[in-house]
Amino acid sequence: MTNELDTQARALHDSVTELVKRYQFRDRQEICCFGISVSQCHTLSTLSQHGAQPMGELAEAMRLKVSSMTRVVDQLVDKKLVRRDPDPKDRRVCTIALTAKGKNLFEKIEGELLEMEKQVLSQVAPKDRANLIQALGALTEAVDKWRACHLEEGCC
Amino acid sequence: MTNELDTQARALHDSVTELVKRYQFRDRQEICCFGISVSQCHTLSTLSQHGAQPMGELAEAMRLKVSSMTRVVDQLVDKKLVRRDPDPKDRRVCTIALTAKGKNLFEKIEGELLEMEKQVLSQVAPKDRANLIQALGALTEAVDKWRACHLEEGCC
DNA sequence: TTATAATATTTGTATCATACAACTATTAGG
DNA sequence: CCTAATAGTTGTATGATACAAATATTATAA
Repeated sequence: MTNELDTQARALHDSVTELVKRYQFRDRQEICCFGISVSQCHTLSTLSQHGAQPMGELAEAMRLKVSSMTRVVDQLVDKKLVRRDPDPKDRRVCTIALTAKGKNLFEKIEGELLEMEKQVLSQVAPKDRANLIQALGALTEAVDKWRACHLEEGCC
Repeated sequence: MTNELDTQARALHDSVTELVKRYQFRDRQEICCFGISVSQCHTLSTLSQHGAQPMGELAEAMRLKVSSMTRVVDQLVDKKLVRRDPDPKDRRVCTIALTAKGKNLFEKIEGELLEMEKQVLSQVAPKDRANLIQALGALTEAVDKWRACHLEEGCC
């Protein structure tokens, strides 16, 4: 016997899976046109939102291991889109900051992505739009709450 | 002057970005516990949903190039989770099908993921759940409609 | 105060993800 | 029958991500 929660969980699972697949695909296709990779672009985005940050915090915001984060930052430094600023208080730390070039590029890409979101949103009935956005926020929040409950568990 | 659509597009962009990040992270963490990769698992999922398919169709459903799809199928064949069946009508074609082992494993993983979705959904107020699921479906549909309009354009 | 533990980051190494271009095998069309 | 189209695989390259080990620095404690 499957109850309503089971049915809804299945529907949620299917919907999210399809949605994630589409957005990953879009990002691969569109972001690459600007000469950087998806992960590189997400990093620029995180820095743009949260400001300059030490490696560890940046990794956490990106949900990556620090070692993985280092590699992405290396690529961005090569392209002069971010820089490592030494921390005068603690010489182990390096603060990662957007360069002007990085800021510019990111704004251009984000403009493009926002334009697409506008077009996607145009495909939704106007009366449903606010509701849609609200729902996405609620789901993200729910995921975070769930994660908080399961922090120390791990499945492996 | 930013109008309402601009504002909503921005909100949508931010919400989806965060949501996708969380689900990608979850998949990396959880699916790997079963000894297969995310892409491998998505392939099992697609085969489970749509049944056995030739390489080309499978690639399309997965939104991958055929060459990439071949690689993933190779990995799954090595693990005896899928098999390549020759097509008697056209010897160029190979139909990709789940093995019993693949079906079993996928059901186990899916059960685990569904359990998580249940727990996530429990974090949402019951009255909002149906609405949430409906909204996700609408967004996916909107993305598909948008993609259909832009098929031949390309940005590169 | 100095030996030890903790912290922040980088590097070595490995696997997976994905794509493009070139290639093989087979079928279809003129 | 020869040429063109199609389905799939392989060679090669780049990117994404992780774990474990190494490095450099700071904090702690006997």
